[in-house]
Order: sequence, then C-alpha cells, then structure tokens
Amino acid sequence: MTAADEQHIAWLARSFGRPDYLPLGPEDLEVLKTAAEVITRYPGTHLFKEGEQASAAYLIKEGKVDLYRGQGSRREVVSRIGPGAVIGDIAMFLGEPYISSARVVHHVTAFQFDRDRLLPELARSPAICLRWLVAGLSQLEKTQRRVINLMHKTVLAQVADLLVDEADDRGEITLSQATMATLLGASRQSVNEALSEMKANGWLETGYRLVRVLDAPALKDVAAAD
Amino acid sequence: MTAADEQHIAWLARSFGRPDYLPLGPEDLEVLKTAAEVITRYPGTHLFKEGEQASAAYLIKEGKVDLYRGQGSRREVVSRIGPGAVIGDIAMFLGEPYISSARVVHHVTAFQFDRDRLLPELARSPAICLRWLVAGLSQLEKTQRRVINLMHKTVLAQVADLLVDEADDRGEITLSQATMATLLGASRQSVNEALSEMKANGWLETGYRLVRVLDAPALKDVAAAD
DNA sequence: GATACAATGTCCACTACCTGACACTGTCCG
DNA sequence: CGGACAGTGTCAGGTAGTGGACATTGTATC
Repeated sequence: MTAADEQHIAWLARSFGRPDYLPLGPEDLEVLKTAAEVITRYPGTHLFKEGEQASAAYLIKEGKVDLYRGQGSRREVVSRIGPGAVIGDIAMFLGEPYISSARVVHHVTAFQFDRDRLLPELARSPAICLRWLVAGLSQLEKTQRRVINLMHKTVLAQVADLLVDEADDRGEITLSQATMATLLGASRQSVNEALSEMKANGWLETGYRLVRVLDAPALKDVAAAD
Repeated sequence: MTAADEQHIAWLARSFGRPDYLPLGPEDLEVLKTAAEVITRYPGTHLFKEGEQASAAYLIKEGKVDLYRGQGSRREVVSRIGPGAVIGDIAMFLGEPYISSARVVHHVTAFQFDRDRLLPELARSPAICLRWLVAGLSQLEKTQRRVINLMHKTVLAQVADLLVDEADDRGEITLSQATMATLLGASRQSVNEALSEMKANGWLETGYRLVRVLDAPALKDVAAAD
C-alpha cells in the first residue's frame, strides 16, 4: 500500500468514521477505498448538473465547490462547500436526479463513488451503509434547521451568519456582494447596507470581492439576535 | 426554545406524521420481528414525549395516535395518524430527542423497535436498513425542497400551499388561523388577509377553526405562482 | 342560560426590503 | 496605457408584512 493510499484512508475514516456507534473497521475502509475513484477537476467545470440522473456521490478532499440551482441569470447559489463535505449522495441513494448543480470554484480533488460500484459493496457492509445514511439524515436535518433559522431574520443577521460560517482561518471571505445576495435570497443593495453597518461598527473590513472579519463574536451575536 | 425552533419543529412534525410514510413491508417485518415488541396502550397514555431522548421507533398496527407539540394550554395537535404509520424513527436514527409527543387517542397496538435491539439487527439486514433510511432521507429531502420553495413567496402563496397540502379527503382543514400562522412563520393578520382574498374569489369557505377548499386547482396555481 | 375564553375580522402606523437608477472604483487584457 | 467590464456605494419610491388594538362572533363550562 502506498503512502497516498494511507492518506486516502485517513480521509475516508475522518469523514465516515465518527465513532458514536457502529464505528467503521479497517475492512470497511478498505471497501470504501475500492469503491472510490480519486478525481481532479479544474475551476469552472462541473461535478454534476441539476436534473441529471444521479450516478455518483462525491467526497471533497481539497478545493471549493458551489452548489446552485437554476440556470443563467436565474441561478441561485445554495451553498459553497469545502473539504470533508459529501455531495450528491442523497440523490444517488434515492435513485433520483441531482437536486442541484455542483461547479468547481477552486481546483478540486475528490473521491468519486459510482452508484453501480458502491451499492453492491454497501450491501455487504451494513455498518458503512448505516453510518452513511445516518450521516445523510443528520446533514439534511442540519441544513434544514439552518434554512429555517434564517428564514425570518433580518438581512443583517443573515449576512452576519453567512460571514461567520464562510470565513476562512484568516477571517476572510472572498465572495462578491452579489453572490452573497443570491446565497441569502436577498438583494445586493440590502447586503451592501448590512455590510456598511457592520463596517461602521468596526466589526469587519470590506474590499473588492473581499470581506475580512475583525470581530467574529460580535457577528455571532448579531446572527443569533432576533 | 426560540421561535425559529418552533417553526422547525412544526415543519418536521408536519412531514413525519404523514400516514403515507411507509418504509416497511410485510416481509421486512418478518425479519424484524425479533427486534420488535408488540405493545398495547390505552387512550390518554403516551408512546413518547417531546424532548425525550429517542430510544425507540413505533409502527402503528391498530388505533389512532395524536402527534402534538407544546404542553398544557399551549398544546398543538400537529397530526393524527393511523395504522401503518411509522413514528419516531428519524429521531431514533439520529440519536436525538423526539420532536413531538405521541398520545394515544383510540386503543392502540403497535410494534416497538428499541434502538439498542434494532441497530444490531439492521446491521445483519442491509437491504432493510437501506430501504428504511432511504425512506427517511426521501421524506426529509422533500420537506427541505418545500421549505426552499416557499422561502421567498408571499404569504398568500404560502397559505395556498399549506391548504392544498393539509386538506383531508373532503377538502377540509381544521386548524386555527393562528396555528397556520405559526406553521408558516407569518402573522395571524396576514394569514387572515390571505384567506379573505381567496374566500372573495370563491376558492374556499372559512369557519370556526375550519377552512373548506372549494377550488383546489386555483389554490395550486396560486401556490406555484411567483 | 350566563359567563369565560378562544378565534375571527379589520383598522392603522411602522419598517425592512425590493426594484430601479446612476456614479464611482477596482481589475483584467489587448 | 486605456478601454471594457465587474463590483461597490448610495439614492429614492413603492410594497408586503408586522405588531398593536379592538370589536365581533363562536364554543365550551358550570
């Protein structure tokens, strides 16, 4: 086994092996490894598109991916995800078309699990099957809670929440205000106003396609308010 | 508990209380018999209560059960379910508290699946495990789609959608306008206004704690609009 | 049947947000 | 270097929805 393989297994274990119950054993990881394929994609390309029959799920190892729905000017970005995230799995398990499109933002490497290869393997590995599906339930439930939490809050609170959520380790977010607006389902003007207010309070700095969070606790307060 | 949480619970409860949510077939029950326990309960007793750690799921065999949330005078019946329905399973799989209370209305017999006994059994029956969890995923995914669909629509469209969705076979909905309002996260006044407008169009009749849908297609149009 | 409570129907002022419009500034590329 | 374009900052008018207040009507309780 190569060093690269070791790393891959470590990743898989981190993503699927949360050990509250039914922990995955080494043989389970071996199964996942054989069912997966490592792929790399360049920015602008798609992992999958909305409406296509779901043939595979993806575990992002590196890079960023935008999930969006709709086309052209009606495009609505649903979320931006990074390393560790699993996408497309729900549609794949349900045997339905993908619910959204996944477009690569920053150069991506990912594990691709093809339905035809994965399902037979899972049928032999109930522990993985349970873990994966419970993880899916949990994730769906979480995003649902998030959506509903934001639903009737002010744009100010929504923006604060988005910034806290999306900031990298340096507290920076590289999204245009227009993109943030579609992410939240708000208008660009409202987002701009919210950012201006928080900038005036000294909680953040703004630049071209950039926001730098200076006072994360304050933003968390605002996001929780209401 | 915040207002947003209330809404979340309302949404989830609306979905999980569905009588059409039937993940298990007869042959599955044969396999699961060893993990199940047949229980009988008298009217007024509880199968489980909101907030309790979910330790078991129930498959109703006979009788009626009210799913409600809140306590005392603040109690709100979310749904009444009958034979064939499975309740409490998603909370059980996720290892989280129940999202609503289940009170017996008419004398009930049911299968009780204890988490500690069920999980090992499912680990031996990957097919059932897959089917059950996929049913749960499907249900959650559907509600999520609905939430996102309704998110930025007018109260009028939201009310129309709720009515179409909640109407029984005679086209009647027995919910107070205040309850509908909390279900949708809107104000009672707005709901009232929406109902008035649709009543004026001859699409429905209103009564005390009652709405009777007269023109379901028209309501569907309104719900889809925007 | 009298009383208490719950639900409905309406009023109005207030506000957050949206659409549209326009000037200004940063970034990319020939 | 200079144009083209994308992104930011800001104004104004219009509107859906909120929250408070209150009269009216229906339902349950003793």
